[in-house]
Amino acid sequence: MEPDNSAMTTPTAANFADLPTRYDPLPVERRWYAHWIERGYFHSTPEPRKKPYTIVIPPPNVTGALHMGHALNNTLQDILIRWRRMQGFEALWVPGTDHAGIATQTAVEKMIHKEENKTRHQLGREELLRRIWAWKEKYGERILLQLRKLGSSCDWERARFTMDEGLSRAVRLVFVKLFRDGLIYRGRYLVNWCPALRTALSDDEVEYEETKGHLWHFRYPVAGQAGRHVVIATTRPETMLGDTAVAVHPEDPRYRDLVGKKLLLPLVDREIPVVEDWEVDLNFGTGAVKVTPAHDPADFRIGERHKLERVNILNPDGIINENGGRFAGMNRFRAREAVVQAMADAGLLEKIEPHVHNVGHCYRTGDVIEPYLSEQWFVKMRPLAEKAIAATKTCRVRFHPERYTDYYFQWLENVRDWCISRQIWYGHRIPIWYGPDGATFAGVDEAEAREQAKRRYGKEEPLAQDEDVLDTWFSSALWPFSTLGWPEPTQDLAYYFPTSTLVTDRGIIFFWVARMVMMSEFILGKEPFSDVYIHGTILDREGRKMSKSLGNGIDPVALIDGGVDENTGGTYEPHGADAVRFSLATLSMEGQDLRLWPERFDDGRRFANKAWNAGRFVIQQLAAGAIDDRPPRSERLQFEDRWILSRLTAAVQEATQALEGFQYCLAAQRVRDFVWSDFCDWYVELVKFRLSARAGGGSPPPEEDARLCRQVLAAVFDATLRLLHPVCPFITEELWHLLAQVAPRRGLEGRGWNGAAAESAIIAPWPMADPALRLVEVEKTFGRIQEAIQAVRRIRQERNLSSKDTPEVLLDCASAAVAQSFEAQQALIRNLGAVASLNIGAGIAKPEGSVSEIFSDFKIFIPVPKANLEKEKQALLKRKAELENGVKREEQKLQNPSFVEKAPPAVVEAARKRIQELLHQLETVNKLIAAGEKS
RNA sequence: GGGCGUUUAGCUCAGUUGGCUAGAGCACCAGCUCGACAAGCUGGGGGUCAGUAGUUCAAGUCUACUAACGCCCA
Repeated sequence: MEPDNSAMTTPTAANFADLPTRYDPLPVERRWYAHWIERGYFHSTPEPRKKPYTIVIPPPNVTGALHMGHALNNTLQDILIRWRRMQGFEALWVPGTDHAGIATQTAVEKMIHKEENKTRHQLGREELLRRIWAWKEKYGERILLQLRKLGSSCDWERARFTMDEGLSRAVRLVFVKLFRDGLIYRGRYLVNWCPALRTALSDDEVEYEETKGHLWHFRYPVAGQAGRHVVIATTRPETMLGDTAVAVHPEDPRYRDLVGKKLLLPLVDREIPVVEDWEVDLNFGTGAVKVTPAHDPADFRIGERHKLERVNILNPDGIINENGGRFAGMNRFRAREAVVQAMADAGLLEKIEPHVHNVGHCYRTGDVIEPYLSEQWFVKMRPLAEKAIAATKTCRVRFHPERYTDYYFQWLENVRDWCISRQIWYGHRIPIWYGPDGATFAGVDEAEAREQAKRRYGKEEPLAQDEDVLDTWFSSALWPFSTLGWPEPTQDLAYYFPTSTLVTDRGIIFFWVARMVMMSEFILGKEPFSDVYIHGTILDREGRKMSKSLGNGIDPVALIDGGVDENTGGTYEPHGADAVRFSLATLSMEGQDLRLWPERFDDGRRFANKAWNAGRFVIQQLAAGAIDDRPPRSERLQFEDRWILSRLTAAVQEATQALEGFQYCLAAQRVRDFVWSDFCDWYVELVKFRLSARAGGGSPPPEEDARLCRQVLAAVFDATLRLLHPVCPFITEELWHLLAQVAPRRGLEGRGWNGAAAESAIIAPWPMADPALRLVEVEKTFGRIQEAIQAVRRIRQERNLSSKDTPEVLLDCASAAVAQSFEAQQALIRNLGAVASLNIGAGIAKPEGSVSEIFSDFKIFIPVPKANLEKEKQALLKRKAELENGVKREEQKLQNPSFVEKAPPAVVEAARKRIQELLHQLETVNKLIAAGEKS
């Protein structure tokens, strides 16, 4: 990202008036990101005097482009890391990418096939790898650049790639350690095979989909008993070519006499035995099952128990091999049809039933997965899973939301061994070498393997390295410590590990999170992170997952920059990263999926503009007049100053608490409410009157109060920017620097006043809540004032008074104390209510021809020239009915003896108070109605 | 088949350990170009809290069952 030097200069005092009324995010974002990088704010080094706070990024695929899921994921991480950095932690966010072996190799292979019409086998291993690396150099960093666009404050100097030398060495070391501890073994088993990729996959890489298929019933003749046959049912007819038995349940009377007899397998003309096995389901199909040990997991087990032959009928590419006889050379789908046809022709097809079953598909290619017999490497999972379970049971790893703990346990408790070898070329080659006699030597490098071989053979013998590479998730599992330098005993590792919080999607809890915990526990004896935050999945308007194939994914970059979204075809206004981040943050309730469409990002854009304009107001006011170089004395603060400081304190407390509780959404919403409602709608509106001559009848405001007011404005806005920074880093940084020009020294007494503000918002301290500033009584009084002002506005509108009419307002208070609180702040009501005269007291009578509203502590009367008496009466009657309802409800409660007896006294007392109050209001309403009728 | 989640205003969602008359944003209606902001301001209307049964003095909130939708596992 190039620094835009022309825009580097922030406006000077001479042109604050020229700040645009519409916030233009793009130049601002470009400028400040470059500035942060230049100043090295994202870079972290171990600092023993500070506590570390570390996040490792879920490494995106190098082949990938930023999608909305990434945008959410990284927005949340950046909120966390910026917040902790401001709190004074030594915050480190490690970025990087994952080599995504299968995805990357497939993408490059496809490209080569398209451009040169060549397969990887024609190119050869080395050439293909050369091409992949070249491709990675050219396009691989795209997603990291996109993360910068989002504002991510990653320590780019520490960016890692799973195929880096250091990380690759870590992979080999872990493999060797697991191997020597007997946790890695090689064997010929049934694995999930993707014929399209011609590689094995792990269980987790298979996605099951309910599919409408058929149950074909075939007749297998009994050998030597002409005319007799056994009917078997199958969902995969082509596999019969590999059948080596038929199994029945030991207690199935239907087939008892056939056990031990032979059947003649049709089409293949092989004699196969009838065996009995407890695993057979009596109720499925006919109760007799064909057994294909080489192509079905259950059959494999039956085959083991009965020492059946395993006949493999498939080539790695899914074509029937020579064992398929006349079907050899057909692909498996054609072979299925051909087998069924042949059986029908032979009169051995009994019937075809519709049948719904689950079919496994490759998570990368979508191809139908075949259980396939092959030689593979496996990790023994049970011992590792136990460590991972223990880490969570002892609360060293906590999930948020908590329910994912069970989800994680469930997988760990039922986990099967992990097939880690892949028959592709791009990835970490398995660090196993074979001797001439087939002996295996595990080594971190070839030299180590050679040494062992020499010991065994007594001399140098040629060794051949295993052709396969490791599952990409094997290297991802090491990410939290391999990125920090393991296996070297680095300072980084000692300082930053275990990391703090992992932020990810539930889709990879098994693939990645569980495996990281297992590997960290196994290698370092420590959990990789203390907290795992699982955010929701991004859905479209209809609730479908956003995906490339559906074309319903909103491109975050297009949304930030504006322009055409290639995924959806939509055209967007430029929103800016802050707006996108803000929208994502406020919309993502803890762990809940979120439905998104372009218009939902308008809220963020509008908010950014609101914040911008609030900033313009503050800055212009501060540019117009000086502020003191010392903090204002707190006893000089006006009522509304105390109020906004109290509200600010509440916002700081609640936002901080929300962040601590992993409730980013509530934190962002809380800040938004403070900025928009408390600060803009009320405080700024009030302050206008103190700062300009148009208030108070045109006489200029006292300069002393205006200075103080500007100072409070500066202090509150300063804290607001800090509060907002983690969610909207760019606009807050821009405003921070503008504010610094007009108020380099700002703040309040007793709140760490030392004059100068931090040089940059990104490193400014997170606001501290000073409980002494939280004034509940002030907020209560202010609440009454708000009620009064809103009532005046309402009446004005309902009675169609012009905005130029300044009514006469009477406030009849329930007590002298309430009257006094209004009296002291009557200017606020006059100003915001646009009131001509204000008469406050306890026991004021309702003037004739006036309208009224009743509140708990006071009543408001406004004489209206042409008061519609009927309308007023209707309003009062409506109010009366409401009050009577309320009274009835409370009375019912209190008349219930068990309520009085069993409910907490405070609740009963509250009900009594409330009924008093309602009755009091009711009395008032009745009087007003009676008075209305007299006049 | 098992597990988890969701169901509250037209839409998207809040609603803490049960306790005042269930909230927000958007949308809608009406009025405002008021010296930060029309990407705005002011005011307003709008809900049988999916259903049924229970526990309780009291249920949107707890329990059981039912229904619909979604996700995961087998």
